[in-house]
Amino acid sequence: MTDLNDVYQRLAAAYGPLHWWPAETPFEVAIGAILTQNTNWKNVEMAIGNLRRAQALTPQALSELSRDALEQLIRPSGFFRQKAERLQLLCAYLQTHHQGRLEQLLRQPLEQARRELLQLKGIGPETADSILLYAGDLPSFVVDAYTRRLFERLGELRKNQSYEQIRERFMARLPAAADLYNEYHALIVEHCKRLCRTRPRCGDCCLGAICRHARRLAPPA
DNA sequence: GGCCAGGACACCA
DNA sequence: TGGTGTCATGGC
Repeated sequence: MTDLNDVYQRLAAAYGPLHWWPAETPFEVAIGAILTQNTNWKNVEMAIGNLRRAQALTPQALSELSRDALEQLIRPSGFFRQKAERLQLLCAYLQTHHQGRLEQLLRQPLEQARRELLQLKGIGPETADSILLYAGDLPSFVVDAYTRRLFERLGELRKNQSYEQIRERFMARLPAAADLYNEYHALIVEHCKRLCRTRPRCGDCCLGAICRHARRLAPPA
C-alpha cells in the first residue's frame, strides 16, 4: 500500500508550496471550478478575465446577465452553453437559499454543504470538492483525472474505481486537514502537468515503471 | 489538422 | 452499475 504521506512529502519537496487556488474570492473559486470542467486552465483564465472586466464576478451580477451575454463572456472556456446554465443555476440557488452568499453555504458542516452542492445540476463530485476545499477551506479531498493517473501508476488505485471510493480511501489515510488536502491536490496537478509536456499522453509518461519521476515517487518495494 | 484539457449528464443495456 | 456520446474552445 502506497504511503500517501511519503508521496506528499516528495511532491512538496519537488514543487511546493503552491498555495492554490488562484482566485480573489470564494465565489470566484466556484466559477473557476465550473469553468475548468474538462477544460485547460488557460482557457478558464480568459473567461474569468472577461467576467472580471464585465464586473460579473458576484452571484448577483452574474445572474443579472442575459444568458447570451454570459455565454459570450465565458466562450473561451468551451462548453459555454451548458456552463452558462450551470453558473446561473448556482447563482439562483445561492440567492434563494443563502442570501446570495456562497460563504453562507460553506459555513455549514462539510457533508451538508457537499450534499447541497451535489444536488445542483452541473456540479458533480470533483467540482463540489474543489469548491468545498478551495473556497470553503473544508477538508474534502479532490479527486481528478491527474489523481487517478498518478495513483493508478503507483499501484494505489485500480481502474474504474468510483470517485467516492477513491475520495474515502484518501481521506481515511490522511489527517482531515484542509491545508494538507489543498496542497496535495495542487501538487498532484503540478506534477502531472509538468511531465505531460514531454509526452502526448500523461498516463504513458508520468506514471509507472516507464516513468522515472513516478518510479522515484514510489516507495521502495 | 489532430489531440488534449483540473467533468457532468443523459441515455442505454 | 457501467459504458458511450455529447457538450466546444484554444494551445501545442
